[in-house]
Amino acid sequence: MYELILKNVSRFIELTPEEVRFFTPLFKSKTIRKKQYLLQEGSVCRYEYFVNRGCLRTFFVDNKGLEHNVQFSVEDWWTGDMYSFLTQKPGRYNIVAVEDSELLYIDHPSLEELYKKVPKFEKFFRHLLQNAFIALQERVLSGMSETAEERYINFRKKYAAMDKRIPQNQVASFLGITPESLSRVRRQLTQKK
Amino acid sequence: MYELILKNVSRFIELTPEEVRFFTPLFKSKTIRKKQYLLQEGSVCRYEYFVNRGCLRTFFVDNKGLEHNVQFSVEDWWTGDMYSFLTQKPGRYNIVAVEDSELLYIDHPSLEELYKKVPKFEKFFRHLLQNAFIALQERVLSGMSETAEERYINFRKKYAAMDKRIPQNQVASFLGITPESLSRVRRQLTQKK
DNA sequence: CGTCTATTTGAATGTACTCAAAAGCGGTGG
DNA sequence: CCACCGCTTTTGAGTACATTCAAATAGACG
Repeated sequence: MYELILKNVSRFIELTPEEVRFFTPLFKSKTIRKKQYLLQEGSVCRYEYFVNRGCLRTFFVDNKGLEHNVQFSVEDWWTGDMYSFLTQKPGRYNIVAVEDSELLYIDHPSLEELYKKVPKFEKFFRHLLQNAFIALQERVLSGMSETAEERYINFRKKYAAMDKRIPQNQVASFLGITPESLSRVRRQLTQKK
Repeated sequence: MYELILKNVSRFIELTPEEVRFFTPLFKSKTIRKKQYLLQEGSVCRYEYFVNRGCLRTFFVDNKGLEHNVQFSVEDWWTGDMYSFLTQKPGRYNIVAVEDSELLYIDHPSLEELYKKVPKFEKFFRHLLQNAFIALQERVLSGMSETAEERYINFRKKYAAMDKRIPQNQVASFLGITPESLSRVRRQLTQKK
């Protein structure tokens, strides 16, 4: 159950067997089924989640009632509402399972405890925050400087694994275009080759 | 010279006179003239900057060579390339003075020193990071769900002070539209009233 | 005053959107 | 196992919004 998360952590910090023994019990496990909510907008994100299996999407609802995906998370990714989790204030994001999924999660107080006992985890979670920050920056930049077609090509490069698992209309929402437009973009691309 | 920054800090954490005496000497002062660069893309952002006077813009250059503004910073704001500063790796942003400006700045080692002596500054700078994060989130959301006109109206609400100080073509670049489009949007708006 | 840059305006173009309808696909129950 | 239902994807036609290119006007600065 903890192999994947330990491998994930060990990419940035090294843990002694003793530290591992302290680390793992702080995480609980949870499975959720396709279409179930992990987080609802307006509620506080009490946990930071690690995806052990499955796939989820994070989205917000604009003032016209339309959903916009901001992230997909598959195995070996972390998810949650970073802002809401850090501040423990209500957030604007929803997280829903795209497939049946299995998660490990840790609450805020446990994470603080972890920092105290094994300070190098501060480095690790700061790293996660930085990654989230960079991902956001890249979204802003690509949204401002690329056409729908370019964004789709980059999406497939970067999230090749996900492209096949996620319904096209969800990918469209992530790219900031309508499902119809994505369908046309795809046709263009196959005709070009 | 330090009144403004101390007032800024005191909005989130309280400092004793002794802590103030430790804090202020860690910052150096610098003035730069309109159109001068504070930071160039590709270089490491070695400082976190506080704007004492003036106005600056942060932008990146896309692969077609076009500039896109991502932030304006006036008096009482912090600026810099958050990602590059935290990681001490080369960043993608440029920062240029829009007006003659006066800055206070602190380097990375000094900030670490500050954290050690006065740990509550960790809270303060985490707060800055969160603000930067939220600002980015809002940009993504507004870029995905609002028309150019809505974005401009929101810009004026939120940055009322800056609207008059910043050339229109720079505002257009911030909103993600061409200067011509912004000009037309403005005409629409005045005609409506 | 002249030069350089910013802003406005016009006309033509393009990209993505909306609305509507058909085709494809997957899951469920009879 | 197949027929049906619901949801996703595709396709078409018309539209809206913003862009490009070009030119005129207005402002700023030395």
